[in-house]
Amino acid sequence: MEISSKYNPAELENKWYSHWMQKGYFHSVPDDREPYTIVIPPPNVTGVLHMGHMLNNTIQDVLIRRARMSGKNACWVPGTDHASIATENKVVQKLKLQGIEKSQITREQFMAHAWEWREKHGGIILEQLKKLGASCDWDRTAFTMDNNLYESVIDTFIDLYNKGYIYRGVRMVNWDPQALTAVSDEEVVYKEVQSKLYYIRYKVEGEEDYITIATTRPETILGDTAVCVHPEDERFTKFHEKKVLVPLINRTVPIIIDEYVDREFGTGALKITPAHDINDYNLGLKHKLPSIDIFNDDGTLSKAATLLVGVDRFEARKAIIPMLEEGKYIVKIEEYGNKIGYSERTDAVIEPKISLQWFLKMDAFAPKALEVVENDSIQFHPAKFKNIYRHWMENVKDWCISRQLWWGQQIPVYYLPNGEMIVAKTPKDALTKANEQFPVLGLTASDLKQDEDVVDTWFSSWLWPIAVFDGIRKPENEEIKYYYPTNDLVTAPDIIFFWVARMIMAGIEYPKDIPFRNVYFTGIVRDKLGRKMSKTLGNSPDPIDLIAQYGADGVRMGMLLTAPAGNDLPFDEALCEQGRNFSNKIWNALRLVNGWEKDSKLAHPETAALAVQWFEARFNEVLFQTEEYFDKFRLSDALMGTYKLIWDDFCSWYLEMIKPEYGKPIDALTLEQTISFFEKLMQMLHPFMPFITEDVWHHLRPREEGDDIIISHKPVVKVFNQNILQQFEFAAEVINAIRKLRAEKNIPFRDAIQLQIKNKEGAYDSTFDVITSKLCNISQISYVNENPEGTFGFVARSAEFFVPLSENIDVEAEKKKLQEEILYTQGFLETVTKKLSNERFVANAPAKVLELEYKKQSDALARIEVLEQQMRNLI
RNA sequence: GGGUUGUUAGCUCAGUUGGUUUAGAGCAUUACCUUGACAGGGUAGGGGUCACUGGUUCGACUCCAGUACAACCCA
Repeated sequence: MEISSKYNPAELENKWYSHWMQKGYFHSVPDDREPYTIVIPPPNVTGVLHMGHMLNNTIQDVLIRRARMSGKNACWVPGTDHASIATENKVVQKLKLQGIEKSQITREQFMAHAWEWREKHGGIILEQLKKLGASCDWDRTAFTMDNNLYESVIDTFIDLYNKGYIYRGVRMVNWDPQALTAVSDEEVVYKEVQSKLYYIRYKVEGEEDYITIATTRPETILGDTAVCVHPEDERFTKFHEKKVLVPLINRTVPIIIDEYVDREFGTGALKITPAHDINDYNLGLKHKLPSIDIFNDDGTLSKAATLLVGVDRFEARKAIIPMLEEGKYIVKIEEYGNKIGYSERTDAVIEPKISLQWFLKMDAFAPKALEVVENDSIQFHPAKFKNIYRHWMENVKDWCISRQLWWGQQIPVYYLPNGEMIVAKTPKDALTKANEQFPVLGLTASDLKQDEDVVDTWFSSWLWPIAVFDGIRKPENEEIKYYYPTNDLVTAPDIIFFWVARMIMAGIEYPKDIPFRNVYFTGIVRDKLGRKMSKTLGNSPDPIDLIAQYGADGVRMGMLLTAPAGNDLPFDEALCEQGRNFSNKIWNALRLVNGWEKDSKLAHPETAALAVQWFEARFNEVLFQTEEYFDKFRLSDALMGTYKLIWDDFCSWYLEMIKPEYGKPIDALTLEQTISFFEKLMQMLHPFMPFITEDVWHHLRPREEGDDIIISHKPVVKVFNQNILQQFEFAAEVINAIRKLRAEKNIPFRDAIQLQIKNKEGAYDSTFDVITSKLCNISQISYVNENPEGTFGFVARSAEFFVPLSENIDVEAEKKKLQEEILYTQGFLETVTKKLSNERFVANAPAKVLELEYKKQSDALARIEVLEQQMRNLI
C-alpha cells in the first residue's frame, strides 16, 4: 500500500470522529458494567475555546477513553453554564447597538433576546471540543438554564430557605456599577494603581481649630457621618467628645474614639463613611452612626450627596478638589499607591455598597465539606490544595447568592403588600400560601410581587453533577443512582472555592454523598512571559489554528507533556511540534512494517525470537509503570513513558533488531508478533492520541465492522522476564560502545568488524550476541583469555572488548580517555571506601545498604584494575 | 498585613518512607552521520557545588529552623 511519508491529520481526524459518532461509541446508558463518570466543568455558554479549556478537556478525554478501554461504562457529560453576568452584559451591549436600552423593555422581552443570543452563540465551544476529539456523550448535553436544571435550582432555594439556611440581609457588597449587580468577593480582582492621598481639614464645631484626615476618595466626604481617632493618640485627646463640620456641606458629625484607627497612617484621624467602606460600615454599626448612601446604582452621585448630584463618581472626584481648595480645606496632596478592586466580568471599579441581598449560611455546610476532604473520601491531586481548601473552609463567610440581573433563575420569593414575603415555586403556589397565611387580606395575583433578582450562576452550577442526572427533582431515578457519585473532576485551581467546594456541599446536602472521588487540578496556561493567557491581553493562540497546524493529536500531546497536575504550563508551540513529530514517527513505523513482504516459508530467525522475547518483557514493564502513573494521576509521566516505549524501545531498538535485509521478505511469525506489539502500543497510546492510533489500528490488519480501537480492551500487564531486561541492558551498553568506537575511528557501518571478548569471571552474558552482531554489523564474535595485539579495546562493567583495527591507534588520546575514566572510578571508590571505613556507618546502616556498598567497592576495584591493565597495554 | 506553595541542567519538570554506582528525563544545544520507514531522522557528547545559612544524623536534593526570591490565595 502506498502511503505518504508524512502524516496528514486533518482529513483523518474528521473521518474518525464522524465514524465514532455514527457508531454511538460516546453514548452511555446504565447497564451491568461498572460506571465511570465525569461531568465537564461547564464553560461559559457564550465563550470560545481557549488554551485552558484545551488542557482541561484533553485530560478529561484521556481519563474517559482509558476507562472505556478498561471495560467500564464511560460517561462524560458535556454542557455549558449560563454565565449570568457575562452573558447579560453581552446581550445589553448588543441591544444598545440596536438602540434598545434594557430599562425600556420588560423582563420577558429581555429574556427573549437573551435566549436568541444563546441559540446563536451557545453551541460554538462545544463544537470546538469535537475538533479536539472529546468523546463526550453529546446526547446528554446540558445547560444550566434548561428546564430541569432551572427547576432544580428553584427547588433547592425553597428547600434551603425552609431549612433556615437562606436569609435576607443588609450587607456591604461589591457593587459593579456597570453590570448593576453585586458580585461575590471572589469575583473582585485587586489591582495596584497609582492614586492620590488628599489631606483635608475639618473644622471643629464652635472653635477655631481643625482636624485633618487623609483620604483617597474626597468625593465620599459628602457621605461622612463621623471622624474617628485612636483613644491613646495624644495629638487628638483635646478633640474627644467634640464635633466637626463636614467640609462644603457643614454637616455636624461626632468625633468618635476607636482602637481600630492606625495611628501611623495618614494623619491618624479617619473619616467615617459607613455606606461606602466596609471598615467604616463596621465602625458605624459599633458606634450606631447613620449611613448616608451618596451614590446611585450606576455610580453617579445621588440626591443624598446634596452636591454634584448626577455626576459620575470619578468626575465628582475631579470636580470636588477645586471646591475644597476654594474653601481652603485641602492641606496637601500626596502621590499614593493602593489596591483597588475591579469587577472580574466588566472591569469596572467596584463600589462597596450597602444593599439587601440573599445569603446562604455556610456554617451548616463547611464542616462536613471539609471533613470529606480531610479524611480523603475526596482526594485532591496534587494534595497541596488540601491546605488551601482547609484554610478557606475554616474562614468561610456566608455566600451572597443574589445578583441584580435578569438572565438566570429568578428568586422564588414573593412580597406582599403588608411587607411579608412568601417563598414558593410558582406565583400560583405563592398566592395560595399567602391566602392561607393572611386570609383577611383577600390577596389576588397582582398583589404579589416577585423578587426581581436572580441567583448567582454558581448557585446553579453547584448542583451540576446532581442536576445533569435530574437527581434533585427525582432523587431515586435510575441514572442518578447509577452514575452518582461521579469519579473524577478535572478543573482549574482558581475555582476551588466558587465551584469545587460548593459542589461538595450540595452533594452532602442532597444525594447525601460526595459528588466525585478525585479532583485533578490542572495548571494555568501561561504565555512565554509567564502571563495568564487571556482574551484581553490577546496572548492566547487560537486552539483551532493550532489543531489545523499540528493535528489534534499533536496539540493534545504537546499540552500534556509539560502539564503535571497543578503546575502552571508555560505554553510554547514547540510542544505541539514535538507532538506532531511523534505522530510522524508512528506513521513512518507503520510504513516500514506495512512495507514488508511476508514469506511464510521463511524460518523464524534467532535474532527475531530474542527480540520478541525482550520486547514482550519491556512492554509489560512500561505498561506496569504507566498503570501506576495513572493511579497517581501523573498523566504527563504516563505519556512520557509511552512515548519513550514507542520511540526508543519499539522504533529504535526492536524494529532495528527484526528488520529484514533491505529488499528481503520477512517471516510470518515475526511479522505477526510485530503487528501484535504495534497494536498494543496503539491501545496504550489511544487515550492520549485518539486519531492516529485509530487510523494505524485499521492499517495494521483488515478489520471486521466495529473492530475499532476506541472500544477495544487495553492490554493487561503480564508477568515479565526481568532477567532478559537486564541482559539487554548490558548488551545495549556494549552496542553503544561499539557505535561510539565506529564513530570515533571513522569506521563506516557497511564495513563489518570483528569483536573479541575477554569475559573475566563470567561478567558478560552472551545471550544477545546475535543481536549485537546484527546491530553493529559484526562478522564474528570470539572469546579470548589474553589481550590481543593490534586491537582497540573498551570496558563495559568488568568485561573487556576488543576490535581489531587496521589503522594506528592514537595512543595519547586513548591514554587520556583511560586516565579520565580511572580518575572518575577512583573518586567514586573513595566515597564508597570513606563510607565503609566509618565505624558508625558500618554499625548503624541496614545490612542491605551495607551489602550494596561492598558490592560498589568490589566493582570499582575490578574496574580500575581492568582500566589500568589497558593503560599498560598502550605503552 | 495573613496564609499556601515553590526554588534541582539553557527551558519545562521527576527525584518515592534519608543510603540504589560521587543527581535523572523530555525539549533545546554541539559534533558527526544520513540516497533504503522517518532531516519532522540517526549516533555520540557537553551542560547542575540540587537558592542560601545553620541544625539533626554514621550519612541530607530528601528531615528541621532561619534568610532571600517567586507565584498564588485571602484581607
